[in-house]
Amino acid sequence: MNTDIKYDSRQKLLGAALKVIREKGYAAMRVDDICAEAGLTKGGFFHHFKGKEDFAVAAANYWSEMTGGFFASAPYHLLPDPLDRVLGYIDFRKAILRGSVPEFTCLVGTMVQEAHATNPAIRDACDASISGHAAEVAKDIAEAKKLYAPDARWTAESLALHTQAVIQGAFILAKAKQGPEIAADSIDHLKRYIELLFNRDSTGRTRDDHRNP
Amino acid sequence: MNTDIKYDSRQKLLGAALKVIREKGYAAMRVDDICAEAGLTKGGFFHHFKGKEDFAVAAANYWSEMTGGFFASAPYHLLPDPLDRVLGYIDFRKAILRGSVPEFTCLVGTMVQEAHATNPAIRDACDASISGHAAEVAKDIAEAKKLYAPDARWTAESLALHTQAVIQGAFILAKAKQGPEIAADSIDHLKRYIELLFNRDSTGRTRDDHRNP
DNA sequence: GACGACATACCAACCAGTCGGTATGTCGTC
DNA sequence: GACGACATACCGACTGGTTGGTATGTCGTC
Repeated sequence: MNTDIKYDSRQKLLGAALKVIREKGYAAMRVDDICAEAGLTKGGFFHHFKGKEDFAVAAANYWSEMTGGFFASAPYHLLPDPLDRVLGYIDFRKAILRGSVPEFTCLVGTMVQEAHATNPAIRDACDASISGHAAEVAKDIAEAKKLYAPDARWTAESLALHTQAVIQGAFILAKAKQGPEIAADSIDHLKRYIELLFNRDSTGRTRDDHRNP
Repeated sequence: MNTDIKYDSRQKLLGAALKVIREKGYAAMRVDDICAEAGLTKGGFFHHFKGKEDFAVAAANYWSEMTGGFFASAPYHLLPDPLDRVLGYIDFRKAILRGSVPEFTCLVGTMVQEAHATNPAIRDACDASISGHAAEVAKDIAEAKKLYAPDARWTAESLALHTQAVIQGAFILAKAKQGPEIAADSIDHLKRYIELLFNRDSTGRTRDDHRNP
């Protein structure tokens, strides 16, 4: 694999996207902003990308790769019990609510809000990113469901997507209120929900009381 | 009170905002789009609003008024039990997921995503709208909490804001997937969470099993 | 020279906002 | 009621700065 990159301009441009799009969204993002952030000029930008939209699609894919790697190396994966892994994922989500609001919020969740009706390529790239991540979370949920709530009426996929809805919504509230506290509260509610769903109390013990949420 | 409006241009412009902003967001919304939708020209627009930003702030306030009235007249308010009213609100939320995606999603949730870092006036207007609505929901939650979960560790305000996070996040997923089904699923999860929180099973009976989620 | 990776200069379309103008409404005076 | 002065509502042409994109130039490598 050719990873010996002599020129890293493309990476710089995509890295710039992570910052600029989360600050301003897609429409307000200017190619000049990206170039300034990357320390390049438009010539370099248009050498690598056909246009602004093409760049945004590539940025969504880049975001997906970066965050995919980040989550794949998170320590909760080492837990043997699948439910512990799910709850570990939620705790991890809460733990990474750090820095300024643009730093902890989601590039694809931001972009899909504005581009959903007017730019199908961007929307689809964002959907792929969100759905791909949810599918990863769904794996542990499915295992936990099999062990602890085999007869529950909800599906692992549905719950996984719900976690993403909560997290994306929490980011909106964090943006409105300019800080992570409100988002952390919502993630606490999500964790409590999952504990209740699996009949696990705060001591970590999973109780059996015959309820089927 | 002088409600005999001879000219309704301002209303038309604000009504146009409800459509255009939900389709394209703030930055991509052009003054010309609004004028076209309202059947007026820029002269008329700039007569009523100082500029694009001023208009967006007014649109957020208008959205807040309109939806405030809409929710105030919803039938779940007639239920005597506060917990029934909370669950009725959730059911109502699910029931109004109709029409095209821009038609059932939120103007202020959309706008705050892009404007949060770059436009404080718009952000604050959006925050006021979201928070004001959550405060209305929190009233019934507080009553229900007092009756059914007085010792719970979460606050009514926190749960109310969580409902908004879920709903906003559900809209993001609906935009990504271009339909209401995914949002309805997430709202089902929210309802289940609230039922679990208040120890209410699906038959409508609130059980007492000494748990304090 | 060919090519890739950029930089710089330039372009044309775009778009928020301006401004002179017309149309309509209001009010006081006769 | 007629009239003039003034205010309000709106129109449409226009402006000028901006922005995505194109054309051309430069440089290093082979």
